Amino acid sequence: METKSTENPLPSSYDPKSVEGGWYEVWEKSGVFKASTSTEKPAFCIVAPPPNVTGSLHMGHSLTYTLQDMVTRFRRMQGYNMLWLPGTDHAGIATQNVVEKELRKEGKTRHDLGREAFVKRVWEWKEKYGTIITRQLRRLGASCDWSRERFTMDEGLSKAVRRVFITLYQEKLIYQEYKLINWCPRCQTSLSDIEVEHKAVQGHFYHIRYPFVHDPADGLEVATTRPETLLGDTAVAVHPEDDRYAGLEGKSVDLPLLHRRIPIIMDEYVDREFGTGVVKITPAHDFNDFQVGNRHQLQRINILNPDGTLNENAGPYKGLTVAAARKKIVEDLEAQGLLLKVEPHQHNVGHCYRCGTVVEPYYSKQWFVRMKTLAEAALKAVAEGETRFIPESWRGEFERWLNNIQDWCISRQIWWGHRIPVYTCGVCQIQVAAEEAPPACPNGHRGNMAQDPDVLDTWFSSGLWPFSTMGWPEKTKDLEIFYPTSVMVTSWDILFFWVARMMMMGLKFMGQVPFKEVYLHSLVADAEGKKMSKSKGNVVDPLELIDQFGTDALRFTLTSIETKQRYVALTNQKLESSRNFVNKLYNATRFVLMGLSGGAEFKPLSPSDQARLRLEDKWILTRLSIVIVEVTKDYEKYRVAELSQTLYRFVWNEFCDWYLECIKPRLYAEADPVEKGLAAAVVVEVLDNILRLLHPVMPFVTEELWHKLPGKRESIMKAQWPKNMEDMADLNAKDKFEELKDMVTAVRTSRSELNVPPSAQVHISTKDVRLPVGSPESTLLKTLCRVSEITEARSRPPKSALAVVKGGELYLHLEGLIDLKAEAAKQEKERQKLEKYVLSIQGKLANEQFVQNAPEELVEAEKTKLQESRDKIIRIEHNLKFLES
RNA sequence: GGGCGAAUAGCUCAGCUGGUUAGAGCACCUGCUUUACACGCAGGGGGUCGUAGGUUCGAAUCCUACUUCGCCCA
Repeated sequence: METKSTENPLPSSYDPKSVEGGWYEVWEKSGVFKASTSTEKPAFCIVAPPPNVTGSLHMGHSLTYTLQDMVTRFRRMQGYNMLWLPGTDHAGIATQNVVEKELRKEGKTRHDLGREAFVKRVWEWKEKYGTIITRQLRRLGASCDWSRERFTMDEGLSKAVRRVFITLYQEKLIYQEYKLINWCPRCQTSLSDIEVEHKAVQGHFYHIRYPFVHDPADGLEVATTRPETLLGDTAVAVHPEDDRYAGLEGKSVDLPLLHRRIPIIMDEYVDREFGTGVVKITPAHDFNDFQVGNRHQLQRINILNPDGTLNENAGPYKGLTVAAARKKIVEDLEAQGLLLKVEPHQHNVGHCYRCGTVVEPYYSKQWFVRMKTLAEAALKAVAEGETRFIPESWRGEFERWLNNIQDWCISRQIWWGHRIPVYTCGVCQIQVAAEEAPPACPNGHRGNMAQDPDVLDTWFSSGLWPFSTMGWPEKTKDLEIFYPTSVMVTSWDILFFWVARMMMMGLKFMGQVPFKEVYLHSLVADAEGKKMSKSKGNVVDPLELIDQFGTDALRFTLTSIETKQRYVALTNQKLESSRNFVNKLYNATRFVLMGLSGGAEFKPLSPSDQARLRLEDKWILTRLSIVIVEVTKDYEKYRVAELSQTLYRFVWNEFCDWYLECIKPRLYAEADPVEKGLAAAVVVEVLDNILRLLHPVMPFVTEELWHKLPGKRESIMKAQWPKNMEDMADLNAKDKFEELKDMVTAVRTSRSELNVPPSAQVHISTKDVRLPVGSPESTLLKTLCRVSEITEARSRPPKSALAVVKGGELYLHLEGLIDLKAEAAKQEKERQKLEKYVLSIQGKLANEQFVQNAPEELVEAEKTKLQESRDKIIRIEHNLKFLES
């Protein structure tokens, strides 16, 4: 394949711009992102949640796209025919709002342009700005199959929308009806129930007297939080068993201000405990009152215009906004002595999820989807395990919502979106749902068919996304291969908006669930754990972070905090730590390459080398084999933070801190080319695997470094996922090396605590330790802790410090350097620590139940540990006596 | 009112199906131009895992109740 030039030598610290730049273009051109329709490989498919065309990359996209790209690259390397299908959403209200805002700057409204010109203008806007987000996703490294990119208003997808609508309409699952719906006066459209956000607002409870018609001096005390709705009252209600109001049935009250006579009705909906036990009934402006009104055949008086001002039914208050009317009405009531009291009161108020305006319940004719049967199918599929939730706990949330589902209001009174494919005959009013404008109505009236003016809820088309993007309603090869998709990766906040609707639509129209797994990941919050929002001003721009830390560091940060919590905090500290990690990996590679250059020709590790491997080689290869198994499982199970952490620790704390330190002398031993070649072969083998394991998370730096390693190399994207290396694993060698590590640490601790100058070379002697003088292990000890000489001793040499290790003792010959007090204190500390430990094990072993019930290996392990610790204590005590004498 | 999530080191958080001397990063203390990396190296201090019960031979982990914080739905 064509590649970026990787000839230049590596500078001494990692520079994300020069490392990351260029790779994306190479990848995209090479065609590795493309899924195949003619292959034997098993399919794996992710359909990407389409960002709004109006959008620009925010932290939420960064996380979700990093996670999807991670899965995509991982599965591709595992040998799957991977399809990651991208696209954008027309985002009806949001996009229309953006373009209207632009128009406002020109002093115009959409009505000045007219529908057709306005929609044209939105399309122009989309052509101009709609690619911003997809360009930014490329910057993040997203390896989507752009050849299959879709937009929800593409002709094909629009056709799918019409087909679905018409089918549901014909099956009577879509219907049109006058109902009370949520209305946003600013967007001037209806909203579905879940598009309303309820927020607690500090308001007031207004107590108003409604005088009796039969006794105007007396009346009922009604409490309300929205006094202006009084204008639409058509009754007041009390509980039928409320003794306070017995005998009032059939009587009426005089509606204040408007002086309409309205009945007192009895309804069990009224809560006797709450307020005065009297409720005003406004069927056209309150959901509960609407129900009551239906039960009592009350008149529905709409007092609002679509823009939220009061209409002619408001009499003298006509033209005022709700807020102004409330103020005026309260004043007027007070002037008439009808306002009894005002109390502060906190209550929930619905707000438009797009613009934040207070939403009004509004009586109007809208289109609805009947949800019950669709929801039942989705519930059944989940119950039968056809779709699995990750984390599992979201399943309950999903089921609760579907079990209580209300019909979905799908019509929107805006212009940008899929227009409802229903035509009404201007002559006979007959309605027809059709893909295209019919020339005549079924009754034969020609040229009079008018299309419904409304458009569909954006989420209606999103609900079809997993199959509409693959060409449905045509029978396509993509659908055949990739549907149902493998996993839906998205954040939990759109579980109802999107995931649930896709489930229902997928089952209804494809007969199968749209995805086998739903992985609901976290939401990224700011460093204080607060949700990011424009109004709070705490939004972090991922592109700035990419400039500052690099894409790989950002991606690694996101994966290491993705712990399936609801919110995860993004901190600079974490970003710095990730950047340092990328730098560490980069420098480790640089070091390995420096060791390789100038020597004999590089030969990769082969099974025949196994007999000649040193202890540290066996250890690192064994650890690698364990890490491969762990990390592969973590990738498969979306344990993202875990795999990031495992790799971080393996690379930094094992590979760099120990293995590279161990092989330094071998790699630089020009005199022994065979030994050097072996060390080189092992270190390259391990690094090669590390790069592949990290590639799904850090695509750029791993690709760059991959090409620097010896051997002819194609893109790492085409490399195979690391295989289990059981043949290379040697658990005995691993244990033995870990013992050696303990010895090294013990010597270092002694040196440090006894203030031995770091540069001083020290003579060590050993007692009862398996560390043959002159063995490779003893050489390692020498290199790793600045030891000049190792000898064997029968007893503790004078003026020496002690390090007790498993099975034996190490003595540091310190000549005049030793501080006896410090030495005694150090050993006393060590002794106390061990005694505490011994006590806890003794407790366990003294417990017969434990010995009987616990697994045998565990009991054995405890016994061994007890013995080892006791041995150490004896040695320390012996030496403490020695120090005293 | 119903439901969900969180509570572990000074801070931010890991800890998957119950068994490790409870871990990491940052911060802190001591020392270091050691054949890549000071975006580094070595060593160290710091936690009765929110509270109270229970199950178990064994609980940070499972169960119950409670407290505090956050979120969703009505």
